[in-house]
Amino acid sequence: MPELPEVETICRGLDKAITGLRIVGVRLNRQGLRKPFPTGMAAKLEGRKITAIERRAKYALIRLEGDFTLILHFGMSGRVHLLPCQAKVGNGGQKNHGQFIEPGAHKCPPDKHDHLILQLSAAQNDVCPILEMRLNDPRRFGLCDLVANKDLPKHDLFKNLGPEPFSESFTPAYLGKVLSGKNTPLKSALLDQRVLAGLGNIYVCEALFRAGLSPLRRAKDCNMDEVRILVKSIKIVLAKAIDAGGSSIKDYVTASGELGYFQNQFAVYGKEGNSCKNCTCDVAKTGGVCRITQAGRSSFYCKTKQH
DNA sequence: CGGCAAACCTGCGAGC
DNA sequence: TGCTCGCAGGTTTGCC
Repeated sequence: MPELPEVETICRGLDKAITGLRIVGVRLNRQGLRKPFPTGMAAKLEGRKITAIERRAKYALIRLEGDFTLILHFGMSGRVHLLPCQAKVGNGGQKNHGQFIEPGAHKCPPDKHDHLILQLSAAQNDVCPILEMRLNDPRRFGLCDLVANKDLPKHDLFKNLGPEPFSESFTPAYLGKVLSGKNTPLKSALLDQRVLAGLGNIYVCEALFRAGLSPLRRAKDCNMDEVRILVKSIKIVLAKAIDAGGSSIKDYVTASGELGYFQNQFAVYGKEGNSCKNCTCDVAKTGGVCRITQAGRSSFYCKTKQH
């Protein structure tokens, strides 16, 4: 589900809500997602304070004291839900370290796809959680790993990633050079996380529309003027999507997880047969936005505006 | 090596 | 109502 803007939205919200809190209860409801959870993950998480939240590509990085990072990836259907957690634990509210407060102690019982649940406390010495963070992922294409910070750069998930779209290294010169060596369609090239980190199917379609470039164009056939426009288009589309709170996830702080707003601003994505954004084409004549399949994924584009 | 299809899963909406 | 089919925003694998 989430591409870069959605993960950025999640991370910004998480940063406000859970940075500074301490993990006082962990539950793993299954062995793993796309990959098995690392051995002993629950015990390693227990007791650690969350020091920061960052994003790399489509990964959320939950920084923990002791120089560890909890890596979350949301695959196609992953979400985070935060719920208040009223500690009603018998014993006059006393709770031991590592004790997990059972479902029913608070209002909202876990969903069957809540695979990882962290209970978080506020104060330094308080073991009673105030907040519960649930990683929910029906399709289980997501991923969760816990690694020492020193091992992060050479981690399999990160070692081959291309530059961040908003970083200084993502320049027309860089993209032009990479594309010039690729015989693949532009659409496939931009989906390749080694070329550029964070774009997914939606935002590739949207960025190509903004740039006026067809998804079918051979990557190496783009001239530098087109590459410059493409770089700018990618940055603008992503920035606008982040401003809108993403396309699919706005507020996971409620249990429901409301939608972001950007899906209302799609220029071409999902609009097969309809007019594109600010359309001046005669839809009756052109058939409107065209949908094709490339590398097994849907591409949406306007034949009139994109070449 | 590069590029593509298939596989990994579940849920949802459309159509019968 | 209930079934089947096609489709879904990601990543990895294996094949040509």
